[in-house]
Amino acid sequence: LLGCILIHETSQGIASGKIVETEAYLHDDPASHSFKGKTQRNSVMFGSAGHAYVYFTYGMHHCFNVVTNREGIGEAVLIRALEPLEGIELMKQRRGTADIYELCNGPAKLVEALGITREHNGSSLGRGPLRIVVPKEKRYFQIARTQRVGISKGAHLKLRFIIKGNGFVSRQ
DNA sequence: GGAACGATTGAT
DNA sequence: TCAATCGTTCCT
Repeated sequence: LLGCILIHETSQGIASGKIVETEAYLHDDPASHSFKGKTQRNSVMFGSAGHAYVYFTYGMHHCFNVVTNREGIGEAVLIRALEPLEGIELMKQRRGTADIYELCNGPAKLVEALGITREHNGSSLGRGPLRIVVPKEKRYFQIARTQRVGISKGAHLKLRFIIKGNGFVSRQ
């Protein structure tokens, strides 16, 4: 997913960005919402790959994931940061800041910047207003791997991936 | 039915 | 370092 473009088209306009930071949540991973089995909240994680898993957290934020394994296996990748491309002004408006580095440098921030809501939970990302485009050009960037952010269980696993040297990641 | 917690953010 | 804020999960 790193280097792919996440796009959301609404009546307000188009907003998009390049994915520069991700975290993997595996089926046998104690930090994953799917670890203890299927529930109403995480059911989308157990669906087929290429769909959006959007969840509400901390009483005020939403996070966006891409379901990544086949039906029946609950796995997803959390999108943690984007490098803003189209719709910068719209994103500034939605985020309430003029600092482009503060638009999409965090999982709940990019959700707000792109106008993603819980209504998108379960929607397909191949086509439609919310979609991911895979660039055809060769990828030249290097990928760095670190521990994940903000978790206690499974904290030692290095399942956070960032585009090396990119200035739009959520933290150094 | 009730309590504790959380894949965060922004202010102090 | 800490408050905001509420749905989900887990316990009784």
